[in-house]
Order: sequence, then structure tokens, then C-alpha cells
Amino acid sequence: MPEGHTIHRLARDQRRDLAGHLVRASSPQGRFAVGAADLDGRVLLGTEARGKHLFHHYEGSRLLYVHLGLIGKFHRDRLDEPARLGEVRLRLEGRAMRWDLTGPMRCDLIAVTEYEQIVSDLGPDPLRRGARAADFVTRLRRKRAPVAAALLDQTVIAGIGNVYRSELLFLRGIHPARPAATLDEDEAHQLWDEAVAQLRLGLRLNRIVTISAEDRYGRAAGRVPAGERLYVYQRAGLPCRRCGAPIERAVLGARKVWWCPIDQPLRA
DNA sequence: TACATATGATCAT
DNA sequence: TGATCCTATGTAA
Repeated sequence: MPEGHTIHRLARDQRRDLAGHLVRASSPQGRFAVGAADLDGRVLLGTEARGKHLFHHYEGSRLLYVHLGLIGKFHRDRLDEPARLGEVRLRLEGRAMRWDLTGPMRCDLIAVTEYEQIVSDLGPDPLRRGARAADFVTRLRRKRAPVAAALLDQTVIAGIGNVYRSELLFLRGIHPARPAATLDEDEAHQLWDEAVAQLRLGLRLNRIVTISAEDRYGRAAGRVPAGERLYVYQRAGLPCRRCGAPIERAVLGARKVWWCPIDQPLRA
């Protein structure tokens, strides 16, 4: 479930579990055997999330880079629980917890130059302190592409994925096919503010819940049942939770996008 | 058992 | 735009 909130949550949780101590590293599946052997026995100094990119800084200037991609996943278990079966590319064990990584798009030791390149290619990250809304507004409004495609462009905003792009556009009442350049400054700023609020909530809950307080009938956000957490994502043909109109679906930016035809009119 | 699908991104055409 | 990579899961056959 990797959008930006997931990666920031992983950075935080792994820092708490593993940082400041010697870490045992291995690659049960074998495809990261050399890198894991290099890391094994080193102290984790810190972790860092940048959009969907995760970094671990180890002593000896070792830099671990993980990008989960579509299907990558970290599994967290206690050391006294049995190790999970499956294709574990990287296993990290601290004093009490074990983190198993499966299916990542990238899992590599990288040079600082590559790290700097990755970071400098990213747009502002709404979960990062000091990220500038104005930076996002400028980058977004330069794009001629549909706003739904621009939101998946990590050089425009770092950390948005296919769920949040549909949900954010619904929340701001913006039709996904509108060219990004047609958004006025207020609309773009509000889209940024919505992204900050929603990703912060997702980080806290460790899951995506965009439905507003008034639409969840007093239930706490963390208690919203699965299937009632989102407004439009994967709800094609189902009634809009606000107005009842059937949710529509199309492919934009090579991915499916969902929207409400009434609450997100095409006109500006 | 096979296939489709998935919250991602890159590369070839 | 389509093929490709990584893995797990749910549904169909």
C-alpha cells in the first residue's frame, strides 16, 4: 500500500525499531545477498522518507535505498515470532523486531551522488516540514497534462499515488481531466493544503481514510470500516457518498481514475 | 491451476 | 501506448 504516507510511516517505525543499534541484515531470497552482507552488523544511524523513496543511513557511509513500487511490502514481526515464508529480499533484525521486505521495485546500496539525484528530481513532499506550497503551485500550473496525470508526476508533488489523486480531486471538486494549467492559484493552493491534511491523517492512521467527519456519522477516522473509507477510488457505478450520482471511471496518465460527475464538473 | 489485479515506475516503440 | 519487473491475493475455471 505504498503512497507517501506509507513510506513516511515506515521511516518512523523502522527508526524506532532499528536505529541506534547493531542491525542483522540478510537476504533469504538471495537477490540482495551481497548488499545485505555488507550491511550486516552495522549500526543504523537514521532513516529518511522522500515522497515514495525510503533511505537508511548506516555507519560506514552505507546508504540503503528502497522503493516499494506497486507491490513491494515491509512486514513487521517480533523476533520471537516465526520468520515469515515467502520471497524475502531483505531481512533486518534489531533488538526485538524483524522487518522483512518483499517485492520491492528497488532495494540497493547506493552512492551519495545517486541519493542526491533522486532527491533533487522530486517535487515538494507534503509530509516534509518546510515543503513549500508555492513550489507545488508553480510546478502544477506549468503542466498542460490533465491534473489527474500531473498529480502522479513525482516532480510536481512527491508521494501522491493512484488512491490519493482521485480522492484529493474529489475533495476539492476538481474534474480529473482538467488541464493542470487551467487551475487558478487558489485551486492549486487548496489542493496542496488538502494533500497535506490527508497524507498527515494517512500517516497517523497508517491507512488511507479520506472520508470527512460529517460523512462518517461520528465514527472516529480510525474506526471507519473497510469499504467506507474513500469517496471515489474503485467505486465506479456506485452512488457518490455526497450526491448519489454514479461514480465514473476513466484512464488518465496510464492509470484508472474515478470521479463524481456532479461534484467535479468539467468547467472551471 | 490459471488468471486478473494491485496504493509504481521505466523503457521501448 | 504497451511491455516489463517485482509478489501476493482474490476470483474464476
